[in-house]
Amino acid sequence: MNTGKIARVAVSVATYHIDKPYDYRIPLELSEKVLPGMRVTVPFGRGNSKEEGIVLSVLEESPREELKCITAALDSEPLLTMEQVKLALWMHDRFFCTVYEAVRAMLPTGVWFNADGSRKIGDKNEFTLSLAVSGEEAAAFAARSRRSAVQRSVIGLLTDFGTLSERELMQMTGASAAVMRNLVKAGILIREPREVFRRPDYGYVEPAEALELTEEQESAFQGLRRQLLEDRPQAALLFGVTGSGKTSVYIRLIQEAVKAGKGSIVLLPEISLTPQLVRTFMSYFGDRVAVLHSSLGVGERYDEWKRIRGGLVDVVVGTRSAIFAPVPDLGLIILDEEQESTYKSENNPRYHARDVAKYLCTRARGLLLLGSATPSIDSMYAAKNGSYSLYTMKTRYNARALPEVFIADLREERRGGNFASVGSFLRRELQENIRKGEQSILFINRRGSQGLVSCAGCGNPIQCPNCSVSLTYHESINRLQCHYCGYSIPRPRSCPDCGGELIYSNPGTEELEKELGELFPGVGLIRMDADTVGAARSHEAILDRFQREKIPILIGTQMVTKGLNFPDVTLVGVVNADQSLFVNDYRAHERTFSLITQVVGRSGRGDKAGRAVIQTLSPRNDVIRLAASQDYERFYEREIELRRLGDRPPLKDLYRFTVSGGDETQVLWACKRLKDSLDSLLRQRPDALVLGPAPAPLMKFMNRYRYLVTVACRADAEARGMVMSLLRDFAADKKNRNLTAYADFNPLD
DNA sequence: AGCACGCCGACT
DNA sequence: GTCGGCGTGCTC
Repeated sequence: MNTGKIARVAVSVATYHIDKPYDYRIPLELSEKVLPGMRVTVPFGRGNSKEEGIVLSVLEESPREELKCITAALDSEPLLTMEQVKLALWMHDRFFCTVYEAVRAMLPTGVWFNADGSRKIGDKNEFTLSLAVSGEEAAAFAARSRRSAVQRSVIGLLTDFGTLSERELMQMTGASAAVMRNLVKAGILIREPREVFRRPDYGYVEPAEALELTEEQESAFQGLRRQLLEDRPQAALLFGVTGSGKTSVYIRLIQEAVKAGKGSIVLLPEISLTPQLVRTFMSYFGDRVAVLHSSLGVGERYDEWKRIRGGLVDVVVGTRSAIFAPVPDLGLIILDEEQESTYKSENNPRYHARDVAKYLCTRARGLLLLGSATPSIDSMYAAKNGSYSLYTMKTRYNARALPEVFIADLREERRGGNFASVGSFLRRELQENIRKGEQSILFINRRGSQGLVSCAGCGNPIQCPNCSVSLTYHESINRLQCHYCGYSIPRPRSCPDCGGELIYSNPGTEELEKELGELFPGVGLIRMDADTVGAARSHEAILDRFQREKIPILIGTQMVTKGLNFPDVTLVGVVNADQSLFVNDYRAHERTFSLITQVVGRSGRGDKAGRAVIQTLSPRNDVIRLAASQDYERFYEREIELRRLGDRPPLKDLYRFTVSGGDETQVLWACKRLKDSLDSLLRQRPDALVLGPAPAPLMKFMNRYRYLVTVACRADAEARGMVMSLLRDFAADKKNRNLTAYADFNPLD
């Protein structure tokens, strides 16, 4: 037998169906240096191309005779602990991703940079472009004769957006890499690896006084504290209405974890929207807080990661991927607003942070706490059947009453030919607030087809040539843009097909702003959406202005629903409550209920009583009515019954296959074969139900057709094994050439 | 997915 | 004879 140790390696280039541990011999000179959790380079495939991999374990011998040798160790010490390696393997089983995809999600991108922070080893192609000169100079350059149209549109877009990734820019303008190269050479553009963000500066934060809890908070805290100190705590759900002070309970609990020598992770749905919340944590834990989110620079992220690993922090506050923070002695994980869909990743690995948190807490014997004002149906179900413990807080802070909610029926006005976004009821209420000098917030639901441009002649909406969606009109850049692939065209004067007149329906925030400007001339308006908060932290500047200058009306999308706390806001309007209700998706009701509850909760947070107006075309709809009366219990009872009837989570779990390819009939045939295999494999399982093929929510995307086949059944090892082997078979089947398939566990849409 | 190996058609 | 077409199968 050969001497020398063997490393079991997960290779980065292995695609899902060939992803398995590969054994390599550790050469003598590396024998001390190669340890589990380290990245190495190995020869792979016929061509022995040098590829990156991660060492899963080190063995004395391998069942295989002929082994290749590890070429180099990329790290001087392991990047992943044994626990994290186990987690990566678990994710491979659970979420149908490759082991290396899981590893990539767990490590900060900084580990793929050299010490000077410049050159990347791993991924390619992430470059950003921005203007190297002022907007005027760039415009002057573009205006010079003999400048091509693509160059002009590249410069125009960068003037509007500041910074864009090269890939995006090429898609939007059709410019080639050569065009970019020339502009960089001419000194007009700067091309940089990855995106550069300024370090988020939370400023000096005053240390906070000791917390005083209300009676209700105290009783929830005491119960949770008891659980925290148990050996194997059950997960807990904290159901607290908006304004009941869940954060105070979190902070007391983290303090208890610190006392017990344990670290904590707090996940928030969208950290850049809640800097106040981050500051609150800092005021209690000072520099023992680490913050992890997407707008952190690579270097900062890496530094925070190292601080966490080194045991220099007690609590990590972050978004979804912060669940992978390498906290040494984990005792507590909190998911705030646990119903939010941002906790589910839409790319590989398609994990839900809640599932990962549950796994981690079970392994580390820590406490998992889910907090929400409108718990997901899944979590409330678990609480009701006893798998989670439940704590309820019903009183708003300072015992403020919930705002009075009115449902405004828009049907009459629509029948009368009035298509204004703001109906007469809401208009009167706004008028009233302006008169009294109080502030109002208008929420516009973006889900659905806002900004739709269609032709009055042929009646067709203008569509993206690559995706099955209509283009949306963006006034600020005067272009029609595809919401999905970024394709855009200058605003056409008339219908490209028949030359007919174009009509702009389903207004977005821009149109609403215009309408209000005409309705209330001279009244201050401020708009907050993805377009106006482009730069990091500018949303904070907008909200600051709203409060300081007491601007009468704030118009916004989803962003205005999160955690805002303005005492002078006494009116909230939901402009189009129905928009998200009729999306064909079993979670649409849940999302709409949660959204309306959150928006309504923004009103009347000061001394003055608040009110809310929900505009709808379906005033008798249960979801709208229950949301208006803020009756979560009845909403839950109604919804769980629907889930039961429809075989949906939480009563059944879903495994969903997405098959995509350029040839629609080929995709459909592949789905048919997949469905047939599932049917025959599942004959022995009465709990299973195979659905589809159905078009994906976005049926055509980047010229690829996408169809879904879904299995509803109980989640168990047998079901997972079946999904895994079907994915392997799919990739191996020659009939599926040019097609791809992946599986998603409990998708949210 | 990527890459080498192999077994047929047009070519110097 | 052989250069290269892509169809086929493997990756420690």
